[in-house]
Amino acid sequence: MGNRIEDVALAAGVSTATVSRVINNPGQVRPATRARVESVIQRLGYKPNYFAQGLMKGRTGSVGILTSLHTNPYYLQIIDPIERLLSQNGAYIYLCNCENDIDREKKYCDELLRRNIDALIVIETPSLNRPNNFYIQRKIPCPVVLVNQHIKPYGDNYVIRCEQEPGILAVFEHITAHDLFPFLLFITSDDVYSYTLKEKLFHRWQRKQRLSSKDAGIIKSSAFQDVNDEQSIWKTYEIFKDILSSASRPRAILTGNELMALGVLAAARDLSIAVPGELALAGVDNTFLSQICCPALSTIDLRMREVGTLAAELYLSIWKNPDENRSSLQSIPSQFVRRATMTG
Amino acid sequence: MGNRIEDVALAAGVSTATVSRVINNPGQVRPATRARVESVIQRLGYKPNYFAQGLMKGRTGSVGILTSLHTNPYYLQIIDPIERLLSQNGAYIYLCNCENDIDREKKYCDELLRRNIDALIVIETPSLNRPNNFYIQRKIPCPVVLVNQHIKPYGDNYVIRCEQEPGILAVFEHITAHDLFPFLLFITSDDVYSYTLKEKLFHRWQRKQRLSSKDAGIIKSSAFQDVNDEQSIWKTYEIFKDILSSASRPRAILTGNELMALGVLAAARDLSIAVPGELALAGVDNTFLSQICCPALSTIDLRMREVGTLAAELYLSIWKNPDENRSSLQSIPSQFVRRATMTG
DNA sequence: GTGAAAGCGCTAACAT
DNA sequence: ATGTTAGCGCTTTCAC
Repeated sequence: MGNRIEDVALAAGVSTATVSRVINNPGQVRPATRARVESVIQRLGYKPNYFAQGLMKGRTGSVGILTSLHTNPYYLQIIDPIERLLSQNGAYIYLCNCENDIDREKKYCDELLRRNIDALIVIETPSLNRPNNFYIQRKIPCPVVLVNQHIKPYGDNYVIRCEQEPGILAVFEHITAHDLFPFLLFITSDDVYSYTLKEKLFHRWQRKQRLSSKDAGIIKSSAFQDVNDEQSIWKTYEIFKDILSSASRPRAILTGNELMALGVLAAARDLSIAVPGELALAGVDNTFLSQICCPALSTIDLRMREVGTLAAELYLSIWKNPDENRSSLQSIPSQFVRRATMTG
Repeated sequence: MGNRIEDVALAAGVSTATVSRVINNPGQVRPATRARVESVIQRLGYKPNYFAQGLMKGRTGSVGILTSLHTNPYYLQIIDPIERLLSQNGAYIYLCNCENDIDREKKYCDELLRRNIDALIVIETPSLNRPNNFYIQRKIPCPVVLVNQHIKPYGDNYVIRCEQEPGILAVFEHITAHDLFPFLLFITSDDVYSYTLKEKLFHRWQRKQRLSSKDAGIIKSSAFQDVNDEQSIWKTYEIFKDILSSASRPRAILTGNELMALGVLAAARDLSIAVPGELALAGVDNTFLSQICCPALSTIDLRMREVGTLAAELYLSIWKNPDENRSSLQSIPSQFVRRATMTG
C-alpha cells in the first residue's frame, strides 16, 4: 500500500531499475541483490502500481469475457473453468453480459480494449455467428477466442467450438428409428445460429426421410425476448399448454435449449401427458438441470466445461509461448445423451 | 485507437488541459470551445488511455465482486442485476470466485485493490461471517458492500442482507402446525453462517416445543467440499438414499440450500417415497430450480435479485452523492414460499 | 476560460 | 550487473 518502487529501491540500497528488473525479468540481477530486494518487497508489502505498470507494459493480467448469462446455468459451465484456470495464473476476468444486444456487445468490447485486456473471450454473443461480425472485420489488438463461432472465416482469431451436428443428427436418427412421429422442433424465430442450424438439419432430414409436414414440423416462436432468461421456461410452458392440448399433438419434441425443454416438461405434466410414454422429449445443453427434472431429460451435451478449459489453456499457451504455432480452430463433437424422456 | 489527448488538442486548436477539462469537468469550458473539442473527439474516436487516467484520477469505473459461483444459480440471481445496473452506468465488473478458500479470497481482494476498484462487493465469501474478518479489520480504501454479513460489527462498511430468521421460523412453525414429525435439518458441518444459524434456531425451537431428539434432529454432513457445486446434489442424494431407507426416516426435512433439497427429492423419488404425502421437504434460496423440480419445492426466498439491486444502487448513490448520509445497514426479511413439497 | 508545465509510478533504453 | 534518465498519456496546479 502506498509504497512506491523508489521506497523499495531506497530501502534495498539499489536503483529503481534494479527493483523493476527483480519484479519483471528472470535473471538479469545478481542472486544476492535479488534476494535483498525481494525481502524488502516482502517486508514493505510492496505491489507495483497497476496503472503505472499498464502504461509501460503490454500485459495487464486482465481477460474480458463477453457473453450472456442471466439465470442460464449453461454459461456457468464454461465461465467456471475459465475463471479457475486464469485466476491460478494471475489473470483476472471482466465479466460482461451482452444479452441480446449487439450495441451493448460493441460498447463492452470497446471498453475492454481500452483496458488493454490480454485476451478477449467471446462466448455465443449476439453478433458472433453473423457474417462479417466485427471480430472478423476489425483488427483487435489482442488474441481473440471465439467460442462457438461456426461461420467462416474466423480471420486472425482463434475459434473453439462444439459442433452441433453430431448431437442433433443423433436425435433425428433416434426419432426415425423409434418411429416417434409426429415430431416437432421448437426454436425461436430469432437469428440464433444454433437454432438456424437445427432448422437446416431438420429440413435435410425431412427431405431424406420423405417426411410430410404432418409428420415433422417446426415452430419458431417470437415470444422470447431472451432465451437465456428463466422466463423462457414459463413462456414455453404457456405455448405448449396449447400445443399439447390439440388433437394432433406431437409424439416427440426437440427444443432449442434446456430451459425450453423444462417448459415443455412442465406443460406435459400439468396436462397429464406421460413422458416418455405419450411424448418423447429432448433438449440441448446438458446442464445439471436435465438431471434434476423428472423424468430426467434427454439432451445434447455441448461439452461446455471442456470448451471453457480449452479456451483458458489457449490463453495460457499464447502468453507462455508466444511464438508457438497454434491451430486457429479447435473443435469437439456434441453428443446425444439419452435419458428417461426418450425410450431407447 | 492510438489517439492521444495531444492529437485532439492539436486538431481542435486548444491545449491538452482544455481537452481534459472537456472530458472530466462539467462547466469550466466555454460552450463553443467545448463543442469544438467534442466534435474532434467524436471524429477521431478518441478514448482516454485507461492507465494514464488511472494514474491521476481516483475513479476507475471498475467494481470487484467477490463471491462463489460454480453451477449454483443462486449467485446469478444477485450478480445479474448488479452487472446490469453497473454497466449501464459505465462501471465494469471483475468477477472473482473465492470458492471455499479464504486465502484465495484475500489474494483476490488484494489484487482488486491494486487495480483501484471503485467499490468492492462481497457476497457470502468464506471469511464473511467470521468474527474479525479482514473487511472489518483492514482499512480498505474504497466503499465495501458486504452482502449477507450477519455478524456485527460491520465497521465502516455497508451491509446489505436478507434476514434468514423469518423464513426459517416460518418453516419450523409450519412443521409444528401440521405435526410433520420426525423432522430433520440437513446442513454441513462447515462453519457457514447460514447453516449455523439454522442450527441455532432449530435448537431454540426444539426447546420451546419440547421436542425430543427423536422428533427433531440435525444431520451435519462433512461430505461436501463445496455446497455450491452441482455435485452437492448427488452427494446429498447418496446420503439420503440411506437415511430415507431406514425405518425411522423423517416425515419432514429442511436442507441448507436448494441443491441439497434437490438431492433429497431425487432420493425420495428413487425410493418411491411420496412427496409431500410421506415426506415434506423445504429448501432455501428460491431460485428457479425450486419450480422446475417435481413436485415443486417449498423454499425460503432469500430475495437475492432485490439484494443485488440494492447493492448496485448503493454503489451508484455513493458515487453520485458522495456526501449524502447513508445507513450502513439495509435489511430485508426472507420469506417462506410454500409449494407442492409441503401440504398446507 | 485557457495554456504551460509538473508530476502520477513505472519500464526500458542507454550508459557505465 | 547495476544506475541514470527519458518518457508512457493523462490530470491538475498555477499562471495568465
